[in-house]
Amino acid sequence: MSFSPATRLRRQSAKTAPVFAALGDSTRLGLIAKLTNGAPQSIAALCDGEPLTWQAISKHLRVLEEVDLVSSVRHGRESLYSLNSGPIDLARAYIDLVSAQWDGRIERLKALVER
Amino acid sequence: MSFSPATRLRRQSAKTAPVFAALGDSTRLGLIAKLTNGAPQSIAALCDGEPLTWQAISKHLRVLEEVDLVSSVRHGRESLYSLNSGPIDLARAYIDLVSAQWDGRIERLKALVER
DNA sequence: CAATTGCGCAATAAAAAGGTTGCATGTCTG
DNA sequence: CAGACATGCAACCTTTTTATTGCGCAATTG
Repeated sequence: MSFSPATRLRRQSAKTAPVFAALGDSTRLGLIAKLTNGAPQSIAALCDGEPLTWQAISKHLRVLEEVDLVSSVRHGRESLYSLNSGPIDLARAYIDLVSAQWDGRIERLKALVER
Repeated sequence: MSFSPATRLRRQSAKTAPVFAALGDSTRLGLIAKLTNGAPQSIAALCDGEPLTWQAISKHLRVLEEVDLVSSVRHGRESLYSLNSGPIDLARAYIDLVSAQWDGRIERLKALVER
């Protein structure tokens, strides 16, 4: 079966909202930015420059991990965090759907008026 | 002057985080989905199907309006809400930057190891 | 092996988010 | 004009979020 874009949007909302919520904090976005630098990084490394305690940073990382935006691996005494692409693709797909709808809104408005 | 992608990401974080935060709620995502349908819609119309009071919906709309994801115009006794593309493009740009970094991470890792 | 480093976990505490109810007001409609 | 409708505004409550401090412990290091 096939669904209209609007319907697909609504069905995706529940899955995607938590990802957006995790992205909705400048500290966490900053952490993600750092994690794009390549190698997995420890909490201590990720704390560098942030005006927060490492515990706070650790909590933020756990928030990101809960929606699978990052993964952590224990390596000796440190936890190494790295970025996952899955949820990012999900968020991008949602935004693309909205944008696509946005781009078509003029035509739909015309169709609505002409009906 | 030109900046590295990672630097641009960090500079954009403060501006983009509030937009993601506004998107980080399934009710609000649902409202956005409805607003992609074309014509501007009243609060009453947007309440249709939602299991919340119109006051709650109104609050959600104000959250979206604060980050300019929607605009409202008074028309007689109703407030008509419509979608804005600006913040959506902003969010998309951020995600695209992260994705681009993600796609280049293998090369950067290699470069890091070879150094 | 003593000291340091890197973290996990728990207890608070303060602030923000999400919803509801109640009341007031301007706008249509019959 | 009376009544229904669509909202705005405010008070209030509950839950979640964000951040801190304090304690404990395994892994490293000199």
